[in-house]
Amino acid sequence: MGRRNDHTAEALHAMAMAAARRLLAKEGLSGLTVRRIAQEIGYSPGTLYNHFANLDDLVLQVNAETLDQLLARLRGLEQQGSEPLPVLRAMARAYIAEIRAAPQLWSAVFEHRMAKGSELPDWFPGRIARLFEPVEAAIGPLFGPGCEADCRRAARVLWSALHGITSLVLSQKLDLATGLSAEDLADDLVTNYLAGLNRKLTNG
Amino acid sequence: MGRRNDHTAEALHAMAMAAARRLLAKEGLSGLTVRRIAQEIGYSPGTLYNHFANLDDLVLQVNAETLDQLLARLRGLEQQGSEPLPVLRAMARAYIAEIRAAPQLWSAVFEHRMAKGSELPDWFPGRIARLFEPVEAAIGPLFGPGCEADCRRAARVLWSALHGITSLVLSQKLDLATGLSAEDLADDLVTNYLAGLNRKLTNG
DNA sequence: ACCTGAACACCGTTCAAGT
DNA sequence: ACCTGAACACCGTTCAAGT
Repeated sequence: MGRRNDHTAEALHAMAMAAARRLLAKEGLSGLTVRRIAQEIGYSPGTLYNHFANLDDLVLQVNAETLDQLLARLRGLEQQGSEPLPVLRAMARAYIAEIRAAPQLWSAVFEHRMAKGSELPDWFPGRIARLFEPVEAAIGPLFGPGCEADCRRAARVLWSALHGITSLVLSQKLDLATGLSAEDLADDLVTNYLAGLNRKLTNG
Repeated sequence: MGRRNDHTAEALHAMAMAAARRLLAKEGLSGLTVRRIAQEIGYSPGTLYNHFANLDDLVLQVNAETLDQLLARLRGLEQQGSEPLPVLRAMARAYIAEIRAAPQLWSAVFEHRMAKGSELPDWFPGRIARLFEPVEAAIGPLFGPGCEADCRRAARVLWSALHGITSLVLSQKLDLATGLSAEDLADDLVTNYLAGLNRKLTNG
């Protein structure tokens, strides 16, 4: 048939991303296929390969947007106060709130793996790493000068730990005995981990 | 064609599980297919449906074995001492060691999701929940009588948090800046979380 | 330069037909 | 009672052919 020129490359890219996000939200990662995205935007499957490297590429771009939305929210909280504990608690709450607002999109972030032969592209780990920046900034006041390495580690421990809680709650693999919510567990984690850091810093 | 009777039902079940574990270890979850398992054990694909509900069922049974192996190791550590901190540190190390020994099997535990329409079967969450028991036993001494709910929560927070660290390290989504290992992060988590619990219990 | 649609090499699952 | 192999309804990806 040949080119149609109904849409610019940018418009087609955006349409595909929007359709993918819509399918993902409704059907989950296993319901997101090249053929269905193509159908939704009124193009043939092959066309998507003119605009994305492959399905993994498309999913990663959608996931990056999901991560970026949380990042924006965390950056907003970063400036709010200088007390680490309430700021970090708020960041944990924001993370959980984002997940509750779009559980299927976040499941996709957690569940997606590259197809058999391929590696995660270079640009993606950086998008995740950005999330540590606000956390590091918020936890910073607990550490004195010259303790940057400790601060970096603490931010990574705390955020990874929080990720563990949210991902188990999300996948319902955590038996939430009598009235425990993700928020309760996250509060407990942040509170006690920070208390532990404080104690160590005070004693040492 | 008809029945062959080359193997008993039990033998065939075991052969399929072994083949699945072997394929999983070598190729990962995306390389594990009904057709390949069938080929490996010298039966037709349809035969596997006489012995397993479907591929999800088979994967879950393999995953349960992976979980059970860690459980056995944790139970061994449980009896070793009564000081919570060293026991819990050892448990965290054991978890990481199991993952390092069989990263593809553990990836399968973390990555597997049920096919579109189906729910996780009843028996599976219980297999995960068992892992909390040794953790709860180890952390117990920190809590006084009447604080069982706090102890339960702490065990779940700590283990979920540890899971977050190991799963991010495993999927290489954690940028391990200059020489941070999963062991380092886990030690930091356990140490500071327990210190925080202690402080709260001491102060309150 | 871009799009189509058929083709290729796969999937999980089902089931009539055989023994 | 159990196994086979073809069939069904899908996949992601490629690419010659068209405009």
